[in-house]
Amino acid sequence: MLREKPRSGCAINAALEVLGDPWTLIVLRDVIFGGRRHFRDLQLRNEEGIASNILAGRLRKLVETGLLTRDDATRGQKAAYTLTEAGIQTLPVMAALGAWGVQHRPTTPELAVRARILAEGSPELVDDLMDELRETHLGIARENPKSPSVSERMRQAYEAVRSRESQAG
Amino acid sequence: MLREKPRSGCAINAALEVLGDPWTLIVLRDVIFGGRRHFRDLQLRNEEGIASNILAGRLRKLVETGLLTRDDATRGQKAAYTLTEAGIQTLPVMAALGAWGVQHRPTTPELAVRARILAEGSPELVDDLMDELRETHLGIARENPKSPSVSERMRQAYEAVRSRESQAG
DNA sequence: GAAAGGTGCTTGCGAAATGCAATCGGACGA
DNA sequence: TCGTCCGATTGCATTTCGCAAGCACCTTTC
Repeated sequence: MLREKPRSGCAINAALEVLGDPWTLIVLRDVIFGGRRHFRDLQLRNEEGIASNILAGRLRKLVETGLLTRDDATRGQKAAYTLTEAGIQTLPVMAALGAWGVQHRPTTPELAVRARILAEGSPELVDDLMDELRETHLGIARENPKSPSVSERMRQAYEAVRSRESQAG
Repeated sequence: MLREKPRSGCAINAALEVLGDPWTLIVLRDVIFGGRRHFRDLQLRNEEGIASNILAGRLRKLVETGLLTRDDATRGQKAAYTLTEAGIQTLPVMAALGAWGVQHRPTTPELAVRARILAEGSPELVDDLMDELRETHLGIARENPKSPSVSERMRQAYEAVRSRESQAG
């Protein structure tokens, strides 16, 4: 799944060797924005319909490359995946991808609203969300917790678009 | 190569369906940072050793999705690829990926220097480089051309690291 | 004006990854 | 102890990757 030797020493290539496939960032997105930390949750609630073997492979790769950790639970137990600092720091990549996607590809309003919030509020908003993730996943308390939190603002914006859509449609 | 229907309406997914594979962003990187606009140039000078069929497929896909245009030259003639506005706007994604790669993956100093310059000078520097690309590829003159240009600064930084390296042995 | 070399690709083929459905062994609750 | 949930694994058909070779067309050279 992951090459032993990098194709080159370029930083962009180095990032792509870990993140550059059609599924890795999707899984990471669900952990970061969806707050999902269990296998079943990541599979069944995934928008794109990821297959279980693909998900299993990606989770293994993400743990290998140090973007996630997995608490050691034996087979059959509820295992939780946790973001590492390296995983949290993929957030600017997500924000940039989302901003590009909203502008240049077709998207649905409900799902695009998060990307728009991140793109318009960046970069302070991205930093705030990273701090939130550090608190949730790494147990590092925030210095200046803001209210409402970024994730709460995103959830509210998502609901607002949904209700507006359902009235219109 | 490209799906007809998106897997979902999510902006991040939409971006990944175009950019989320191991080669597309590598090709785009060589066009943006390497200034390469011809097939042979993109193939033979590529750091990662891209195969010609892979390159041909990616160039076709990039034209289809509107990130590049190709001047209509028949087979055997020198065809040039040109960035579109959508292609130019992948630069923030590149910068974010490069910044992550430098911090979290092994890289060589010569090739990482570009990513470091972009990460430290962002976001004004990224905007300047996008304006340079608009001038080179779209023929849109810059309002306030700075000297030295961003690409020139990058080239100089690359050379500086190289000579430092060769002295050190 | 024929030969040599450069242009952007295409083809063939073995290896690997993807995508889908079914299944599995352990833990847990009743 | 039975049924259900858990995180996966297995089998298999299809697609993509990655490498080497070749191809059609153009330009340059002598």
